[in-house]
Amino acid sequence: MDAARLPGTSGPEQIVAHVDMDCFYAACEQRREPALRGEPLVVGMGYENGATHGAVATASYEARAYGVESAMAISEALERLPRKVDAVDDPALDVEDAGFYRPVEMDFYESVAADVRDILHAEAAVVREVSIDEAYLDVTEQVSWETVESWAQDLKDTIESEVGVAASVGVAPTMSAAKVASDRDKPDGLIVVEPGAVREFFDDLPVEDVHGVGPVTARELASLDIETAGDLAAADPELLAERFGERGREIRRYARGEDERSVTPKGDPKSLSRESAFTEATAEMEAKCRQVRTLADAVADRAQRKGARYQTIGIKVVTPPFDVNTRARSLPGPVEEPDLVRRVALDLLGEFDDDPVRKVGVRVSNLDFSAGEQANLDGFGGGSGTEETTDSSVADNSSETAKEQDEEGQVGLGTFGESEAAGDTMDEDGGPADTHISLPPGQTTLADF
DNA sequence: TCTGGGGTCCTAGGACCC
DNA sequence: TCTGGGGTCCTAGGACCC
Repeated sequence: MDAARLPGTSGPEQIVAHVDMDCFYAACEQRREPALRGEPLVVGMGYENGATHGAVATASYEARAYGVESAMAISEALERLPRKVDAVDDPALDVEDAGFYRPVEMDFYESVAADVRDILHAEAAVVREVSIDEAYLDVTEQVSWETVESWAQDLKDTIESEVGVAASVGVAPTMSAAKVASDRDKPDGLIVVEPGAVREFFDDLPVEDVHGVGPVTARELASLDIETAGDLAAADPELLAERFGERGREIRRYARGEDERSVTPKGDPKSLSRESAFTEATAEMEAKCRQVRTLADAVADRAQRKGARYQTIGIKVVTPPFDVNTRARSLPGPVEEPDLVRRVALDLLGEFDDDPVRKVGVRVSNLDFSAGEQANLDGFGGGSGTEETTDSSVADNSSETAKEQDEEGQVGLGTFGESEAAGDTMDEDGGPADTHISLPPGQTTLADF
């Protein structure tokens, strides 16, 4: 602890490092296929070899030189950068100006990321993972501003030599400044912004570089003649609050280098979801249902492996041109029931019966991890077997009961929504008796809710 | 422009409770 | 009793991030 802090300084002073892997998916591909190093390389999501659908997840710097950008449609990327294999056969194309395309292979990237993570945790006391290729480290206790640069260089070297991928690192007294710093010198960058230099560091940056400013906000800021972070820092906070709500004040604070957040490890997720797009929009209910069933099962499976019970089940339906619709339904209490995820998701999908749909998703939220410990082991042979036996028998009963009721007369699904409106009457009614079946083993009565 | 998939947080309105 | 206010939960949508 350093006692020599100026009074009034915002927040506890930290030394934050932001580690950002360079073109991570592409770097992973290049690691296992060294011939791809130094080549224009595009990794596509929803892309299959030889196909034209999907979007760019990551492009190597060599591919970016051709104008290929993240999130761009593969079809457009192909216009700017043809496939090498196609160029060989096509006299109209120049093999020199062509590149390589690979589909995303998430499991592999996860395994590489896990190796990087191990290094980060070995090198820093506090680590917050933001995504597969990005993390904040709090190194306040282990380095000083004098030594942090060589520490960061060592970290980069270790990742490079042990995992074989490159990282850029930004160091600053706040998370938002560290984040911007890691981005300024990519690839293979290292920038240290010392406490006194944060405001100056932000000054000339375009406003989009400020964390929390996306395209929509940037456009609206531009209409107010706010184009750089410096402009934003100097803007009237009341005006910003009026236009953007609390977020307005927040982005202004970030632009001023003021950021009270401290680096904390990531907690449990708030929601789990899976979605997937159709190759082209379809109105066929059969296709939509099949997709939703698959996604529902995948989500339920993931929730189970993470030991998460869920109280809310929802869907997302994207209709042309790009309208995002969400529907959700909450249950009286958290459950772990794959069958219910399916049925609720399908029921919600019913509203979009005749609509053409380009993409569907299933989500569970309102998660509860309190009963998760045994579930993580995922086995029935463990010492605490009684709990698990109860667990599975309840689940079995419930799906049977649910099926019966479905056949008898559709008591099931709609009643959840109504049961909320009905409030306490639900208990006396006995109507939505099937809600009882979906209660977790720990919960014996609806009165708890 | 016709874009993938995984998330987070905020806001606004409605229903309901006290 | 029709009048005020506060609080919570739920749903839907929007913006943003990687």
